[in-house]
Amino acid sequence: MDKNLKRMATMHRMQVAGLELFYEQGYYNTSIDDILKSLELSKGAFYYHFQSKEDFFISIIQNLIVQKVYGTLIEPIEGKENPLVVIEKCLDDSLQKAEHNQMDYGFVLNNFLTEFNGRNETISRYLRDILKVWEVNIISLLQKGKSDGFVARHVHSDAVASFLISSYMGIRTLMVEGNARMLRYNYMSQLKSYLNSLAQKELA
Amino acid sequence: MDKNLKRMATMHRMQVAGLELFYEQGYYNTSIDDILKSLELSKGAFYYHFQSKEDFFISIIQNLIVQKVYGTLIEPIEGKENPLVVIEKCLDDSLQKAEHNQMDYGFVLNNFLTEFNGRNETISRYLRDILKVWEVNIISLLQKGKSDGFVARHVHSDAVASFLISSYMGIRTLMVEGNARMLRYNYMSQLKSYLNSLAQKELA
DNA sequence: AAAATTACCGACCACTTAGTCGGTAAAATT
DNA sequence: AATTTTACCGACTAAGTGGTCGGTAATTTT
Repeated sequence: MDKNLKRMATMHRMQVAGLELFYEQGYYNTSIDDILKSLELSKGAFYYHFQSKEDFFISIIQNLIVQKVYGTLIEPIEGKENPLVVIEKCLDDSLQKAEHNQMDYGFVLNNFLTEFNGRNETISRYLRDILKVWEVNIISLLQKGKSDGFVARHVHSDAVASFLISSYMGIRTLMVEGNARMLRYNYMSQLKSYLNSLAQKELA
Repeated sequence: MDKNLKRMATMHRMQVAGLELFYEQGYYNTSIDDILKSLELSKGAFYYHFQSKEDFFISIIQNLIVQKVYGTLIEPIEGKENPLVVIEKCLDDSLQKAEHNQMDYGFVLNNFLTEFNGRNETISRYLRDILKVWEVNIISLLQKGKSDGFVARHVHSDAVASFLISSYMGIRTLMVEGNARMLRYNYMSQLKSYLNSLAQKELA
């Protein structure tokens, strides 16, 4: 436990620097030397802690990306409140964070999913699994929303989840090419009206 | 004109093979030698026709990608009919084509936009321009749809266009990871209900 | 027929890549 | 104090990478 502290610290430093550069420049376009240079560490240190570049990236997924997605998109929507309201707020918060982040290269998961698709099945699977957890979470939230009288009974939760995830991934891609503020505003206006159409209408 | 025929033919062969490999493996992950190998041509031939790898890719954008996007997403929605109906059919057709294409690596424009974002501003600009044309086209179509009584007056065309493009790019990314049929079905069901909410309701 | 141009070949160059490996100083264990 | 383990160094390798360049056969132009 204790003796692993230095090991863990160094590995973590590498992972953080690695994610930053991979996110910024892409995985295939970033060399291990690039990462090492930014840390003033050597090849030896890298291959002492990780078996390969792929192994390294997988550890980044498991240690950093999973947490990031959980913290931003999954945990914030858990709860007993009106799922439509909670989802709307969660997505808006996330877009707002992206908007004010000058180093925004898009939705991490979306970027890597695109980069590895058809090129590295192992990594793709890890990424897809995270997306799947998000999806399942939204679906069960919507289902509970029906029981609680927030969501209309006729709503097809699976389809709504796919639609929400799609639109979010897409708008995050669009936002990186400037005009993020306007895009977020526009997106949220449409999302709001879409979500509203899913609501259980109160009987007068 | 005539003497350029062979030149044009060879260049076109290279561009077609290049797009296929770049689309499949990514730009940075595909070497010029990869492309040449598949054509049984040499380095000499390549650099006789193109100045650099970047110049080559730009020519691919201008000669192939532009046409592809135009043919699939822009031309099919031009006309005088109900824009909401036309857009729905166009996107469905496009998804259907993707669904039945076993070599589908996602929406070309989206993939390259993601790959080049923050890494090559020149190429990014070319890609963004194509997206912009698509967007402008949707917007003007919706505006005309208002005059023609198909689209409700209160609809914010800009926002709708962004929302449509976002959701389409997103669903295309999701579709490459299997289950394309179900995803298309789900997506279209939600898109339909969203588009329906934009329609000018007939007065009874 | 001679000269020039076109379209291509492939060896070569400087550089980068992921990954290997023998070494080593410091710390932990015995 | 002796031994072993930990965490790291950095030179090295083999396989690419984008790009250059001298050459050449076939075609066109003169």
